[in-house]
Amino acid sequence: VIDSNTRKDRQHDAVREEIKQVARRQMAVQGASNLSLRAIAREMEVTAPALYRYFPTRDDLITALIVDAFNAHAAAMDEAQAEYPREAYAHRLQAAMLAYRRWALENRADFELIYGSPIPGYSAPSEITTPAAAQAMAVILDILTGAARHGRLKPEAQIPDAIRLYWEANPDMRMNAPLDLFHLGVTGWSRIHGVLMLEIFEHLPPVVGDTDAFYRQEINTLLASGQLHLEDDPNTS
Amino acid sequence: VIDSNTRKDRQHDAVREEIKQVARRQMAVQGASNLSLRAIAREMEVTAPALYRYFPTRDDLITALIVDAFNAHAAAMDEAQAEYPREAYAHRLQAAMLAYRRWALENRADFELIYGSPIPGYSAPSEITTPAAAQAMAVILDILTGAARHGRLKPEAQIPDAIRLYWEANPDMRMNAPLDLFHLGVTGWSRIHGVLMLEIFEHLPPVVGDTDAFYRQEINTLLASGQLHLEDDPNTS
DNA sequence: TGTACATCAGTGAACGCGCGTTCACTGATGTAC
DNA sequence: TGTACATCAGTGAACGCGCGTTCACTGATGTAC
Repeated sequence: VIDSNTRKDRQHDAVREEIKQVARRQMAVQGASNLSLRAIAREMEVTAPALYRYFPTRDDLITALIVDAFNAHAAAMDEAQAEYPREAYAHRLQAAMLAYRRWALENRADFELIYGSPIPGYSAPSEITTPAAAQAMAVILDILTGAARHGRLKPEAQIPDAIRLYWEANPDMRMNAPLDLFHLGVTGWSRIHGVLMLEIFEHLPPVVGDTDAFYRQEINTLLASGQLHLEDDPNTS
Repeated sequence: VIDSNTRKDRQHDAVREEIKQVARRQMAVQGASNLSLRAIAREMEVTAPALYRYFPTRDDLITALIVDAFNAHAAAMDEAQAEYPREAYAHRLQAAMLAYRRWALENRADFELIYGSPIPGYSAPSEITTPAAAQAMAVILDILTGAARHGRLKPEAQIPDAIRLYWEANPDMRMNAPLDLFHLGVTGWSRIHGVLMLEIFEHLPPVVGDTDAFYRQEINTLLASGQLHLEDDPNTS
């Protein structure tokens, strides 16, 4: 009884995954906002109503894709970071930030889905979407707090009062990081994000040519602004 | 003869403007990627084919909207900057960058049109679009070069070789600015752009609360990184 | 001042295509006795 | 081992809607003589 139930369930889940996979491939071609159930069904050689066995609505499929994308993005950052020893804070931070971009370039459609223009007519259920989105920042903040605890990090930015007040009032948003690290983390995030967005939508490449070099330089500046230097890391060989 | 010709032309141009105006209003409601000729015609109480007297194709309308948006964005920056005396370089730079965001927030649809996800199925003719896009950077670079000429600016960033090489090889891209100023300008652009993109697509507000304060702080940091201080400006009262 | 003519904005019907979702249904699979 | 039954993936037709673009046309305006 149990066996066949789980067998059926596994089959069901596998088709769900296949649908998402096809959807991702199609988004890559036609853009995220053109995601179409009928087109997915066509590619799977199945009629459109069949998909309703797996997703009650187009919006539910989109939500699933968004959550997957946030998870995969954060996972890519975490894995890249984990390749260095725990004490190599500068390298870990650099690796996480490089992975932020690498994943985006390798999964453009998914990245646009979560960080580009919202899909018209779709509105994400924020109670599902917000926690998924928070993971990337969590990876960064984890490294920053570790570095600070070991005296490796000296952030020196001024922090506006309004930011401080919001931080004090929203304990769930700060992810156990003290204000200065939190602010440094968000600053870093917005900076690499800016470069990446300009790159992905083709505004930056004609201006600087080598966007990879530009991105890496921005990471270096960021590390330096926290007095966190790659050379200070323990031997990473 | 001439009189009536120009009268007709003026009428024609006025309708063209009205079409674009309605298009902008609709983009604001439904998102830029849902721009529809039929919907515009409906709102203008006219049949859809009538619009073909004014734009040969939907894509031409989009291109016109994009060019208008780039022009208006740069104009907003330029006007804001022009409210300060020529020697108040720090204030001028700050004003231009604040206008970058203000215009975006006040004209979200237009901003998304030029800096958000591309409209599926549409591809911009870059020979028209690129010069229009370059104006914003030109405003920034003009202020930077003025400040540098008066010894007010000391950029100290390291510049990757790849960026230098591209700059040397593409004189049309650098807009008469020396490499260090050019690099500083692009860096500033990408930073404020990052904050703005995260804000506009609702990723930043839940994290920092007051995005305006965050944005201003990032501008301050930027000015400081060029040793350009508001207090050094001549009396601006 | 009055008539013939050109211009061109706008119409209405049509083409051929897309979409999400519903509904009653078939037919295979696997379960329970 | 064999039969009755439940489950549920997938079908096919339909609903009601959207879209960009074309085409032959009407009808008003203003020009030229």
